[in-house]
Amino acid sequence: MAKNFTKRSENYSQWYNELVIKADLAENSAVRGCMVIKPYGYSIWENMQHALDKMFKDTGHVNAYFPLFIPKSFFSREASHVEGFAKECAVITHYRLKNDPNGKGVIVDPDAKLEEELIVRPTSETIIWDTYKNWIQSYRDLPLLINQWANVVRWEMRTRLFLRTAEFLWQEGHTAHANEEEAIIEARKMLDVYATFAEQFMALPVIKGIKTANERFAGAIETFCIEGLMQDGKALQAGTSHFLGQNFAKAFDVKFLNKENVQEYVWATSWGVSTRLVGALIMTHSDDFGLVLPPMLAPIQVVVIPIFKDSSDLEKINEKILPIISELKAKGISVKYDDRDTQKPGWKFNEYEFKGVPVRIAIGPRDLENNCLEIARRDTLLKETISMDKCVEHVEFLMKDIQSNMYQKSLNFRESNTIKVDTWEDFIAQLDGAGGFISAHWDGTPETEEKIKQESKATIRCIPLDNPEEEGKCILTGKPSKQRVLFARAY
RNA sequence: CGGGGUAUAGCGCAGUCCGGCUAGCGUACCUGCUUUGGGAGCAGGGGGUCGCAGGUUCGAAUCCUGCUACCCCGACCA
Repeated sequence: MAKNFTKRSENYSQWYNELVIKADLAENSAVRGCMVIKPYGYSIWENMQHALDKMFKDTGHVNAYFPLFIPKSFFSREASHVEGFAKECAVITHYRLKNDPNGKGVIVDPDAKLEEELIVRPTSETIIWDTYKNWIQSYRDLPLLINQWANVVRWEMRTRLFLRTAEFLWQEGHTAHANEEEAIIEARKMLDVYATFAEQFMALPVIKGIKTANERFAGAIETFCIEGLMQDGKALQAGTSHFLGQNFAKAFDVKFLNKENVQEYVWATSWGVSTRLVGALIMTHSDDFGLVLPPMLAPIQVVVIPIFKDSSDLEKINEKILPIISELKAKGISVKYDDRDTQKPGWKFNEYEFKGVPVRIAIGPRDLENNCLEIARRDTLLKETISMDKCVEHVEFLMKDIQSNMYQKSLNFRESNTIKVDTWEDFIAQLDGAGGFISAHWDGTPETEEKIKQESKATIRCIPLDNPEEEGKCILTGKPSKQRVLFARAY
């Protein structure tokens, strides 16, 4: 089995980091807080993109692209928005370098100062709404349903591969609607898209909910989110969808003439998921032997490893295995045939194991004699020998079975790590112990929420949708509460 | 921005306290032979201005001064 991994139980962060690097997904770059996404890691992101993009299009959205740079003044138009992002913006002040007159290298040319600084977008609401102003005149122009695939920059103090990098890749949807109800439906619809994606593709069960005022997106009226639970008992916000009301429309003066010939401000939403999902995928399923990827997103779904001593052995294997590989590919399964003679079989087994390839097929002289193959599945690490003519059928079965097994396993984990707590002592004990989602009463005030955060480092992850009403007492203040909310320590 | 640490081969590290011959180890890399069903063995080989700048000294990876970068713990966050 693979060696040199830190065990999850010993140091979760270190385990995660080693995993990302050893599985060849990404590495820290020379630029502070940024990462280089390597081809294998990028393939996972591409698979996510394809699936999401299709879902966006199926719900009537189209893609567009807006500038990376945003004039500083745009930010001052929506007060709470600037407050939310001001502390983490990269600012462009100059547009030219020149040779250092006193010696080596280059310096910023002081004569090339920009009249107005540009902000490298931390999110695109401002520039998009400034643009939408010109696109929207009539109710006939609505709804406007646009998505953008882009990179954004947030100058975070502390960064982690995939989970929090200074630059990250994401998609951001920005929609404009003629009325409030339609916008809220849109925000909810996209939340459902995200939840479906997480569950069906990532095999990651998520809780759909509403953020409290403290945790709400800067400039939003309501923030919906999906929250996942990682194996160390910490929560991860996997996606958000915001109902923006008319805040941005008013700030950027985006009005339309309705059917009654009356000017109205449009109603808006925005929603996004990022490369953080790759981090979520890794943390949700991986084990001490490496990555475990769900078949729906794995760049390589099946790896085939021939076991041979010389080229005549390989030829005999090829004769049997190449038709099977063609058949698998014809079924739309992504297969890698690793017939390199530069690495030994054991080396390859380990390699693909920590890269998380869902299914591994090994075939050698022994199998040729018996007309069979060895098939190993990554999720359970079980191996079985099956006859060659059953191979394709069995692989097809495994693709579905591994996917659903991974989902079920994560769901069981979340359910056994979600508990109701009614006292402050139990609350703290649970957080310091196994962690997980804690369902508890809260008096509903931002002050109490803040105090709980200060004293326990736990935040309200969300108020789950369809949350049942229940009389109770706030775990901190003892004041009356009408419902439980979901607490956790989070990434 | 506060507190702590690190900087020596692609990666991971020892050596620094107490200055001294040609700067070492693991791994990775290259060559050859033997190997190949869970990270092979042996032999040989290449790769370093010891973070940068100055100082002390016959002599500095090691001591002194200044700088820079990165990491960890907090505050901030998807």
